[in-house]
Amino acid sequence: MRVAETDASISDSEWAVMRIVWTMGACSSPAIVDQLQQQKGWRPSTGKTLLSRLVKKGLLSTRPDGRRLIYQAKISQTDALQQAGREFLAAICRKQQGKLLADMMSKATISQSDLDDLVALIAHKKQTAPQSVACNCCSHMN
Amino acid sequence: MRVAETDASISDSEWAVMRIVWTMGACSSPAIVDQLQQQKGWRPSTGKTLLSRLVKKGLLSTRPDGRRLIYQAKISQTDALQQAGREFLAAICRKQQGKLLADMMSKATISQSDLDDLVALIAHKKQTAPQSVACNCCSHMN
DNA sequence: TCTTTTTGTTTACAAATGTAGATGATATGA
DNA sequence: TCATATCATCTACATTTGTAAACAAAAAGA
Repeated sequence: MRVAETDASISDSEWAVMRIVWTMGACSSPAIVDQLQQQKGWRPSTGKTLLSRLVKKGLLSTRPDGRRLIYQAKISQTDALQQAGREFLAAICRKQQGKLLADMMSKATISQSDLDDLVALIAHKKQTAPQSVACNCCSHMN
Repeated sequence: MRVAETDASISDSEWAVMRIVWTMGACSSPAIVDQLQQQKGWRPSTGKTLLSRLVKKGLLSTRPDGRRLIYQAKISQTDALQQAGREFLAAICRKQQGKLLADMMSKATISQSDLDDLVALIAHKKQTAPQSVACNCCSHMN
């Protein structure tokens, strides 16, 4: 995914690092490296490399704490997720979006309250939803 | 995204090609190259390279038609999309999935009938949905 | 103080990706 | 039949990504 403000893209491995920082909040590199070791089996060097790249890309900021560095996310998880979600949708056929979202929803674990929100959202969308959605994959084809 | 049967991953550029093939069905390379030229501004060579890579990855098959090649998708769009959607969800915090799907739905254009399906799906999910969903980003953290 | 241990910074390096030119074979129109 | 346009295949090449070792500075324990 590509991040607006910074215009840097987040690779899959980097995303794993961001998740940890988002969850743990400001935290030291050893803590992050540890998590990566456990979750992904990555050597410490690997974690450090990813952290550096994310700093260079402007997605993480650092602040020294004695000899070590404290990392912090410069973009909120919500913003990043929404951008990623929109990019994902933008890359696929518009006609397929509805069914795809249905499949994703069926696979996702969603809380009661989030489901309630979804119901309200859908009810609202229904008011202006089109009868059918056309494929937008090819130019001048129909 | 990574495709099960073939175990090859589809890059962003390649995905653009697949979309065209899925939409146009079996079609000649010039036709595809043309679309890519229009949609993406890619030189013919670029389109051809992508086509070759997709064939090598086992995502497209070819059949000769005179001097040219007819390309055809070896994986259905639906399967590919569902896999991509699941991978996408797998890469993000479980706790955020509900809200993210809501954001995506709010941005997507969805037909009346797909919305109806969504309503039914949600109603069904509500019966077993948890009160809350925990973050699954870090090991032994709570 | 001297040796380990930590931790940040450099360098490494293969594979994947984005993007495309060069070449060679083959139709095709003149 | 000869020049020309078409394709398919090969080669190219910079960047990004995944994964990590090497090195250096500094702190901590002996």
